Amino acid sequence: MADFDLGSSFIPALHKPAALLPITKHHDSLLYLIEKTPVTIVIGQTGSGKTTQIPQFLEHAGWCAQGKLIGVTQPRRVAATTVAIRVAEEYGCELGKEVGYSIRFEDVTSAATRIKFLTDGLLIREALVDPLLSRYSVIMVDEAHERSISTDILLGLLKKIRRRRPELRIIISSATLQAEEFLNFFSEPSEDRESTDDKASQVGAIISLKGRTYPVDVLYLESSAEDYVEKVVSAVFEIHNTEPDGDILVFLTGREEIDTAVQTIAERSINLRSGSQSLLPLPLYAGLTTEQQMYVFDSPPENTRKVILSTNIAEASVTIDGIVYVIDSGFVKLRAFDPRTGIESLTVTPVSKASAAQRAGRAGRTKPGKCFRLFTEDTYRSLPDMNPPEIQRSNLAPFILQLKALGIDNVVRFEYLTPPPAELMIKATELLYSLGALDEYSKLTRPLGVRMAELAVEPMMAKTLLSASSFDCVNEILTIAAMTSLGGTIWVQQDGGKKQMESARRKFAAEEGDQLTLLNVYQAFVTKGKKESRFCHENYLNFKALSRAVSIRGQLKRYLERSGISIDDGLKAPHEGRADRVRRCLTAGYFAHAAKMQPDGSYRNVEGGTVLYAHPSSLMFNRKADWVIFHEVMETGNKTFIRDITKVEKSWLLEYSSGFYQTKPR
DNA sequence: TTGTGGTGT
Repeated sequence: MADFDLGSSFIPALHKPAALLPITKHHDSLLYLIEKTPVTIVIGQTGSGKTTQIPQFLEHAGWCAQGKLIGVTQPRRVAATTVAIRVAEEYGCELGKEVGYSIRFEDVTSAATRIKFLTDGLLIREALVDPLLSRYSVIMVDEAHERSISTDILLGLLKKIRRRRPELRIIISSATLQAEEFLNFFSEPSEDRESTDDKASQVGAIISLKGRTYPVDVLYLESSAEDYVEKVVSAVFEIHNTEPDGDILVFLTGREEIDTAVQTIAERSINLRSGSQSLLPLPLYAGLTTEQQMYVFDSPPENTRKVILSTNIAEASVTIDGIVYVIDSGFVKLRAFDPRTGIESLTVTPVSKASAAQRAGRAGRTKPGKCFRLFTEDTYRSLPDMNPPEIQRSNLAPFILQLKALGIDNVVRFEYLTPPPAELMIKATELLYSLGALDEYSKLTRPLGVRMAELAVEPMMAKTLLSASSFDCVNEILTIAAMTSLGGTIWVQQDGGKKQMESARRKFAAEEGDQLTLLNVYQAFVTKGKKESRFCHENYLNFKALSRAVSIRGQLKRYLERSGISIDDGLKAPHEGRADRVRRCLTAGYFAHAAKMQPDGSYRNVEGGTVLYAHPSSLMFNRKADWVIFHEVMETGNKTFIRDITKVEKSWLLEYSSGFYQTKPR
């Protein structure tokens, strides 16, 4: 051992020195490529250090001269914050100084910031104010291979911006499979570009960085399994009885499957030989509260093997250490959107090869691992390379509105990495037209369309909000908008207390429907509940979700005030007739989501072709109504459910839909 | 009789 001079001050290293990361030996070639070529595609495996090191390399190399920023986008908020924290530590600054992050509701940056981590959705928003993103000298789009809608839209914008700002440097982090596709996208000369002589080789380059992971053995079934949940359970016990120490991560498709599997494993593990290691099955899905999710990170009691049964959340969003075995059911639930009916669906689908590889990789993070695929090798070969990107299977109305607000009038000719099907574009445009956000030339209207684009809620809710002052219910609609935008996360079930949750929910019920019930919940939370978590616990409410509603409401309110809409704070508007005004106002935004109850208790949409059912989580489940409007429609299994339902009058539908219904052919 | 995962000046 070397003799250190203990007289000088040594600071213990908080992190593994960057010199040990595989990326260090690429330092020079990376900087050279980025200097020479406008677009660099980085294939960086897990543990390569690309996200933390590349921005620091660039900063040291002088890319932040003249106050310019290095922007690094992430598809998820947590990633933006956690990476920023790490890089600030490595850089040796306080978070928010030279290294910071910005996500909705949290801007931890300052005039000193040089490296900024942010969500890709937020960077698109920044383009509304600064269309050429001129504050940035470099933009790195991380996890681009995940192909979220925001990432895809951002890539299209960057291609456009690059034409006006040749000095801008773009770095795309990708998986191997898609690197060429990204490069080709940026290399193609744009149609309206005059010079055709720029060669692909000058536009971009691909560089591959080795990761630091361990090998994973992949094993297949000899013949296909009938019931993969049952097969999961038997595979867990097989591993437990025959394989050495190490935790197990299982991929299933949803809450119901996971709860069943957890219960079955718990029951059967009672029969394990006494004295042998025991099994601890733990669920993991987004519907759990944060506290419930934290159990998967705790180290198990002595002599216990953890089995984590998870949805896709563990594929990319949540990383758990100590996993040595992965069991892959081979399925995932995917969202799709039918442009003909406007109905979203959630369907169990075979995974792609890319997903299967990502899942397997979760076994090799700390030591060599094994991945058990519950399908045959032949089935594997028949899987698609990747699932269709989100932009091809989503309701595009919010994104078309955003593009229009960014000054992209011709959204059909916008350069998409993968163009969405024409029917999706038409459906979205029709909806925006019927809401008055677009005129007959498909131009954004002023001020309505412009204001709708700036509100961070879906178009139908944006229209409702902007109509609220004429119905004298801005306060109420602000709350309803914030609450519905949370999705179905408001209620939580504690320790099997399903009945108690139901009765807690009834306490807030409004007979007019779910939106007014949500209003009651929020008002109770901020007044009686004093915005405290105790109140939530007593009432089976999700504290995190309600706190978020408070933030969203505040943001929406600030926006309305900025655009000159007066908000009375509930003092001026009479309580009398309040529910009526709210229902009328909701009709003005949601007339396209109207349905009529049939004698058998199901609903039909206006055209009459689609059978809809009130979702069991709705107050209107098993209740009588005539006409209703709803926030959301989704098909799961073989039933189509509507959620967040409010009773309305037929005459209102005609009155507030500005011709939407009269002009429809009967 | 029930929601995969994300995101928004």
